[in-house]
Amino acid sequence: MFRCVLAVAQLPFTRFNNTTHLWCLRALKYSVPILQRARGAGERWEEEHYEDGVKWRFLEHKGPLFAPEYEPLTDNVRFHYNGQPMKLSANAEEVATFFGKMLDHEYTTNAIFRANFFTDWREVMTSAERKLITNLNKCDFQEIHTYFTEKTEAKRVQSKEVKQDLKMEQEAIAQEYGYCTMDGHRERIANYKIEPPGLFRGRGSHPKMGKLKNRIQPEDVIINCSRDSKIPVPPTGHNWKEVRFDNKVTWLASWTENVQGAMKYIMLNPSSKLKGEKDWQKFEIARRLKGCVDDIRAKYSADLKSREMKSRQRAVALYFIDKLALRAGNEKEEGETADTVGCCSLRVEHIKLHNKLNGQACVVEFDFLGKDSIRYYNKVLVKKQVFKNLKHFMQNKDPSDDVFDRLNTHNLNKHLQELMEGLTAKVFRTYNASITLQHQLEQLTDSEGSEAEKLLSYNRANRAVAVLCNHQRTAPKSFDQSMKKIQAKIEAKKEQIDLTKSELKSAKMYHKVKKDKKSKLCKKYDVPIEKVYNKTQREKFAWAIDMTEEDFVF
DNA sequence: CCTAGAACTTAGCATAATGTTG
DNA sequence: CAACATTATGCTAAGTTCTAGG
Repeated sequence: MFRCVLAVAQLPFTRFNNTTHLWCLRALKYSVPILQRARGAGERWEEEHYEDGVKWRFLEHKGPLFAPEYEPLTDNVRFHYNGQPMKLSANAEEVATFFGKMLDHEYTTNAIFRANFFTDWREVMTSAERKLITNLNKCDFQEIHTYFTEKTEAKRVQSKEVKQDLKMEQEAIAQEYGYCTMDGHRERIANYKIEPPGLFRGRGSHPKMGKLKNRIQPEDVIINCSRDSKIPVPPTGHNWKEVRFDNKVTWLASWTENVQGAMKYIMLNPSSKLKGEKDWQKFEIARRLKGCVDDIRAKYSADLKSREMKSRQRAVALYFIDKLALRAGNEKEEGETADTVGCCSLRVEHIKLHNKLNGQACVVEFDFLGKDSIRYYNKVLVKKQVFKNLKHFMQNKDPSDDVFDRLNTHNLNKHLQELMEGLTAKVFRTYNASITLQHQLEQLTDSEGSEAEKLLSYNRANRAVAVLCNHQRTAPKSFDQSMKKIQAKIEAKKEQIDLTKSELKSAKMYHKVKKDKKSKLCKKYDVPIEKVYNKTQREKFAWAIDMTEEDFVF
């Protein structure tokens, strides 16, 4: 801990401010008890935990913060239908503003988005409005759009003092609603604000995009807290849907969202003891996998030749999950969500088999949309037996048929549980990401190198993990332009190669890769922690930072 | 068993905050 | 200091896994 504080203080170009102090205090508060427990003679920290699924003994909070009420537009901001200005009823107007605000977003040109929006919008209209407004193409939201754009701009240019005051107000609200008391600790709540109404922004080609997300009322919300705590008071004139006292769950409040019918929860911040310990446990499971992964690999390699179809399918799936860090791939209800897949749900159309490709034998070409409709494209050299099996699984099937027709995530995970306690498909992602990072760091880092060089190594290692996990984000529209600028910079700075190297890398990193954050190895390589993690990440990994000795290996 | 729904983690996009430059 | 670039944080969608109940 103290070594860590010193590292922060020594740094050039870093402000050692209140935030940093707060972070250190929090780290002390949470990580030291964990540390002591973890190091107790033969004592496992889980044993300190409450019995049998109990998550807490005492929980008190204020209840969630509701979205501000809708403020009707003034008469000078007009909606036009078919060229004619028209005053909408309050409900219809509110929903119109949701669309109007988004006018410069691509969503509003999407046919599905438009159709869903229009259907839901018409439902909140008065019958007179519904009768008149029958074609979205005749709707003109431009004044609404301009109004909100100007409002944002006005906010942007207001004086420092006004901004400061507003910030203070927000902070006061956060102090009141943003924290709870759990077992004697004041803990930050991750999402104390109830999601405001709006238009559903599904990713990829989501069949429900544009649908109206309803305004949540206290009557929709279930509160969870201690029986002996100060029970949250609903807003005046309202009641909670229910108040329950369930200490076997971690959430403080929940409601059912209307677009997908899914539950939404209010839970604690990652910096909390509850979440932090769970996260810790996740890495412990991954480390246990490290100890037996060779056996597990041997087992599924043997299963590749099993007479039983189910075992062979499972073996191939595990091979992919392990080698390529694919997600498990639950089955999804058709038409309810974007069509995305993971390992178990791969279809014949997602895989191409190449007996020979560029001089290599047994190449599998993957092309599918994974989580968040992010494309996974990869050509992989596989074991002969894997290739043979795949060929067999895919024989006489239609493109839309499942490759692994005898397999699902449930029976896969059940099998994994038998191989190692706590093992599930996602543990392989954690394990492979961690081990990749460590190996890359070992390979890339020269302990004699400068700080900049070490940072570069770290970023490269991180990049390798991002590639493994297929973490990416869509390139901003200005990508080409900024890339050109970067190129120009490189030319200009060719003289000072050392400096430029790291700059280029970080510039490229920004565009290509979203950082993965699971390293605990900064201390080991003597890299200042805040060059690598931002405040949020440091808070979340306070425990990990603290635990990391110089000789720490994953 | 099996399955639907509940609970909890992971992840990309939006936006706010901060830094840089002309 | 405005305009642009980059980073940090907020938000919530989209996954995985667990669990309860038939």
